[in-house]
Amino acid sequence: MGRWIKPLNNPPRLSETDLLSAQARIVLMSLERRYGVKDSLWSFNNSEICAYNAGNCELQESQCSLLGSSTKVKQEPITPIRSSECINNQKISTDNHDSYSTNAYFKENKDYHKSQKQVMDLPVLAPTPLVSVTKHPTSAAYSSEAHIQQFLHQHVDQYEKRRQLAASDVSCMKNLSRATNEKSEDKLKAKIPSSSHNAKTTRDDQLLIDITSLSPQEREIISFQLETVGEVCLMVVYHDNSTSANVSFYQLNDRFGQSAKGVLVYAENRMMLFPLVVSDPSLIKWCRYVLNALLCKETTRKVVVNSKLLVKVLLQKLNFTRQSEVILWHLEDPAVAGWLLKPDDPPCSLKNLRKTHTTFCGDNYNYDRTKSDSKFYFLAKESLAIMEGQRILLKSYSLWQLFLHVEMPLVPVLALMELQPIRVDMPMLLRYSDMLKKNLQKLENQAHEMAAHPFSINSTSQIRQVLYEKLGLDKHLSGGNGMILTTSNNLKSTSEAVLVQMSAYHPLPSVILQYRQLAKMKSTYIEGILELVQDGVVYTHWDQTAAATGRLTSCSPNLQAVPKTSIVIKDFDNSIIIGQESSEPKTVKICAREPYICGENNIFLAADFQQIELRLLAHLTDDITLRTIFNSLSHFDVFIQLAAKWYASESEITNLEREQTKRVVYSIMYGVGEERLAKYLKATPSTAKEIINSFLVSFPAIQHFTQWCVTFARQHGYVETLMGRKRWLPNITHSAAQLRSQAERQAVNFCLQGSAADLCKCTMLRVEEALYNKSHLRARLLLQIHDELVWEMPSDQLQETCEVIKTVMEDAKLLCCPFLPGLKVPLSVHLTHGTSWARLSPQMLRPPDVAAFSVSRPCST
DNA sequence: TGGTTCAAGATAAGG
DNA sequence: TCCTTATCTTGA
Repeated sequence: MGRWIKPLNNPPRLSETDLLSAQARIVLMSLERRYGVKDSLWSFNNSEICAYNAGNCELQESQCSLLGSSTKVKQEPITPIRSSECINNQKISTDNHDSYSTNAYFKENKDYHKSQKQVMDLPVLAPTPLVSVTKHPTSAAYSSEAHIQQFLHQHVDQYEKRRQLAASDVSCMKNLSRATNEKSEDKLKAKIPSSSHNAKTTRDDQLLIDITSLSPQEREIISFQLETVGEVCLMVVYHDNSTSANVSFYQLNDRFGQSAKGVLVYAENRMMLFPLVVSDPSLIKWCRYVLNALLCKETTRKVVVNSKLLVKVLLQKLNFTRQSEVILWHLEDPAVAGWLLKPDDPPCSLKNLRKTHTTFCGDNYNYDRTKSDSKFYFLAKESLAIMEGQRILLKSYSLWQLFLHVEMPLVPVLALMELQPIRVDMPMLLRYSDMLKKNLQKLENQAHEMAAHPFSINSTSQIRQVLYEKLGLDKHLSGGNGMILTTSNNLKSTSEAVLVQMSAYHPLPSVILQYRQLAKMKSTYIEGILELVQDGVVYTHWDQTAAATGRLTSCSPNLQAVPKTSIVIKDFDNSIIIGQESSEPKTVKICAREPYICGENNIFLAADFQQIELRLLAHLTDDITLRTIFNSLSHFDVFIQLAAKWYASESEITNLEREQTKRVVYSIMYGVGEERLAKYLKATPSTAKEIINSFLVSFPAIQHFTQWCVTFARQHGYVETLMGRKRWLPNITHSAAQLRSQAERQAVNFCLQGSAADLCKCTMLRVEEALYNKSHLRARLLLQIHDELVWEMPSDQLQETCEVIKTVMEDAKLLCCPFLPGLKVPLSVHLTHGTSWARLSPQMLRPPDVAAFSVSRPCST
């Protein structure tokens, strides 16, 4: 597999027939993909094409005609390969645990035994095979052949699409080949080193082939060669000869802005530099075609460190007209793999990965660091070696499917999201900033008056002095609940909870609270955004590998944390707003989401999963009461239903009872203490305890579930989600009760939050696929806020897009594929739309059946 | 003395 | 001694 084809070592004279063979090859390769046949070898001999090991693939008349009339096809079936044996050319392991290969790997890795810290260098291998615990619903051992077949079937459309794409580009290649220059062959011979050369000769100056220096025909040979290669490594090369592969993973966002020189493709001891900035449009077109073909090709492993960056650079520099094509790119990123293997302490650079995930070492590092091409060479070699080691680990921990079918396909989706401009209303931001500034000044002056002297209101230590030493407000607190202390220094806390309590005795705490609220709003959500706005738009960044639970995070700016609710400023002095005539004080509202607006003729659409973690709890615990609530067709508020069950009352549930139920449910789900719950509910700890107990009696499966999570974690050292994501919790058996119980809560939390994260990531993939398949729809995914997705689209496509999105998002079977057959409870999605992020109103779908909508439906949540 | 870096505390989000 | 994040400010 992956050998360079024969003509390379001794390049023959290229004839028209050879080039036709190249076109034929594209068609045959696509057939290979179509039928899921792997390891096919094709040989070219003048006008004859031989296909070995082509299995049961049959050439249709129409496909033969594409090969050219002078081409004969000889088919020699050897062993048919069942398509179920491979997805993306990876055999799916039905064993959950390959102990031999893992242990063999660990024996070679000296770092393995220093793993007793809170954050281990390498996960501890489960003492027993996972199979023994697959009875529990969180197990991701679902991979029956029938199911994989179904998965393949659903993706046949995509293969078909790609086939057509390849065929349409044959004509483009044909035109290029006309420009053949016979003299170029000798030049090529000199430029392209032979694959039989050993490592020593590959370090010479010819190691790197610059695509711009090649003739069109020579380029054809390159593209020809890339078709057969089994494994490549790609990286972005910048003008200063640094690469995207060896920067610290934290610097990635900075790197993107720098000028990229080209994309380096390493394959079988050779490297090619594809230019990104050239004046020749046909060369750019050619690069786009060849790289796209390579990245779509499922039989080639594409190892890319920091893959999102590469996808972004390619998208921008090569002008992909059909941008969403990139959702078909399937890469392998050692940085993402490293995070899946060590979610609590992910590797922060390639150097870091090198230590734990590879045996590639020794004299390989003795290269000439002053020569950039030998640096590229070893970076690529190293990336491939690291990925190889990680592949073994991922498979032995049953993380491979998650990596292959969720995390890596998500990379292009995130790259697209990062390139989407989000429009902001600059004048509104400036107006808000001004309003907040004036009001903050007013509050600060008030605080100074109350303290009888000026102090820095932002400083916690100075607030501590004023409140406790000067005003002595802590004496009111020492009675019942005792003083809350800060976590590390045991200082008296000035947190919100404490200030709220003290506000009953003195006006200063509430002024401080109000100041903090406005200050946070101003610095983070107004001025913080203003700094990042360019040309009226803002771009956010998505980090796939930041959260141990598998959630996505957003930064610079963090749009996941923009407050939903607006803050109210009472007695606001209107005269300070520029252009306002009235000087009457009044109440104003500031909503941080208000300045995010959509483009002209566009509209935002938000799709929100309803109570996703609660539904997952129902699925995972298999609790009959919870399942009945979610499965019933009634659209009544779920918390009211829960409260009704809990209080065992037929009468109407009050709002207070509903709120209590909601709090109790989430608190108990995540293992809250009695005292904390008592504070939430403003009740005594003993009452809180009663509430917890009575809830657990009503829903015994929940307690069973939390206990199960803890037991599982103790037995195996880790817990896992719906789709097999794992988190190692070494403290679960710690002798210190505090650390142990923290790990226990983390175990429960991870099972639910992590499963929800899995499901939301799959949702993004399936929705983007569905939208891609309806090519006339122009919805662009802008945001993911854990359980909510936000798109921007032309207003006239709202209805149709809503239907597509809702259908996909409520199809649990599709979302869970190929990990599990579906969920035991239905998923419910709430759609809203509007022209500002702050004001989104419910979207009513066209009623499929009028009768179904004639029943009045109370609103949920 | 002025600038940088880092940890801690507080507060926003999501469930 | 609910969990998971990002960001900002202070103060050493």
